[in-house]
Amino acid sequence: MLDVKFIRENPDVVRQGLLNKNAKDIVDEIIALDEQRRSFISKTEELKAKKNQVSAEIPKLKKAGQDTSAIFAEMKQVGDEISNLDSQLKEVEEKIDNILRHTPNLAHSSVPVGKSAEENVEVRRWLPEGFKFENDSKVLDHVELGKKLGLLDFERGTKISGSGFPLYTSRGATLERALINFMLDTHINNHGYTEMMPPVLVNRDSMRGTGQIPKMEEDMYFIEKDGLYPIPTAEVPITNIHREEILAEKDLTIKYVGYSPCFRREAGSYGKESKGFLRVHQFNKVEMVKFSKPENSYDELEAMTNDAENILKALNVPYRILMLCTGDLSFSAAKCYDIETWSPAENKWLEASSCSNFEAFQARRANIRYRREDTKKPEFIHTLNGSGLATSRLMVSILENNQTPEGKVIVPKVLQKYCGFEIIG
RNA sequence: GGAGAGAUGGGAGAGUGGCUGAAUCCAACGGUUUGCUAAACCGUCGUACUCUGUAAGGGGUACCGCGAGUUCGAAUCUCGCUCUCUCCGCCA
Repeated sequence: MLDVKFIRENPDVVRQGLLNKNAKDIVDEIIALDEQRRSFISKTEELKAKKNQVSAEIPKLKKAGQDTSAIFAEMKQVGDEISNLDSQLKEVEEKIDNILRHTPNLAHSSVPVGKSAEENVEVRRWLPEGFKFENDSKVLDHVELGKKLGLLDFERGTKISGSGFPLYTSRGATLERALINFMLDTHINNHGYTEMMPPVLVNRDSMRGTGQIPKMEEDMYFIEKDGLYPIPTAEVPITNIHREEILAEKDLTIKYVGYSPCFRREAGSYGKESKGFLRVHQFNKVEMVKFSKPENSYDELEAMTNDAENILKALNVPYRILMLCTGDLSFSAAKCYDIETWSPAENKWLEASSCSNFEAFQARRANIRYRREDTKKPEFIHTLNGSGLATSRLMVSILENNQTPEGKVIVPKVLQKYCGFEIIG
């Protein structure tokens, strides 16, 4: 959520920022509503001050045996006026809140301005030694490989739940579990994260806190009977760990990592992009979440992106880093790097991770603050998160990039001790 | 699922209609004292919004789980909701 005071004081910055993000200009509307709001506040508070003052006099008058009926009548009227003003105030505040909840975050100044994904900027790429984009032998895609080697059974997954619910079988399941454990261990032991295993069903307040609601509500599963949402990412429960809290400056930066299954309805998306693992309703992801002081958050974003990259380097998976342009940035993000891994069968890059700095956008919604040691004042914290990484897309790259001409798959070295086997097939 | 009890500041815990933004204790922070530690003593010690001031600051309002109601006046009374705890049942 954007800060009303910031909008009031920097209308042109916000206007341009919203334009860059392909969002509706709400500046004038907010400023007008905010003026109304403050005028109601000063009127109502004036009356309340009067009411409190008179109320304090009443016991004294009563004690002195004076008649208070005239005062009672007057105060009754004041009370009515107050509740009238209060309800008007509430109405205005709800309007403001509603607009701001639907208004995206502004991009950081280092983000390239652009309309759509075509204007994202490739920052760097990393390719394993001897890697070639062209392949001499025929490359099987992950669906064919998974079927041939008995690792994945999309048909039975569909029977059990519906399309987009993959079933991992035998060594496919083991490989998946190995991958999750390897990523968690790396982040815990090499990158300094603390592991969290959060609930995967969360309440509405949590979904609101990280910004999935109200904007993305249609993409979420919802269990009506209990008012709970299956999480679309562990970002939601892990960021909400500190909702409504004031953290100590000395504890920052807080770095959490957690594995969870992720559930997405992906309403309205089917066709070519939905083959196999490319778009599924349930997938596994290891997520990194940081709570940072504002002045450090962009360094933390770089570090977090590197943490995700280290996983891919260790797995010997070719990848590239994109800096998203303003128009392609998600609702809550101020800056975001996408990490894409190479799929030789699809002959294209696939998004496997997204590392974002939300600055104070989520913190303001979720009311997550920290107390500065010098000023002692609470201030909104900056939140960041990044996939470290999503296994489904990663599995595509691992299977396809490590296949032998005979159609076997060599397990990446770092996963071998987790798997207990070195080659599949 | 059934029965009961409860929700007050960082924690414990008073407070049953005006003198309570909230006693007291603990923790924390600053200071005095001290060879060091401890103790003792003094002080500070919620958050948000708003007005005012260049600022330091000052004024006002709201908040005792959440929401509504009664009243001139609500932490205190009434209703609804949420959550927590205890007991019973069921259960991985």
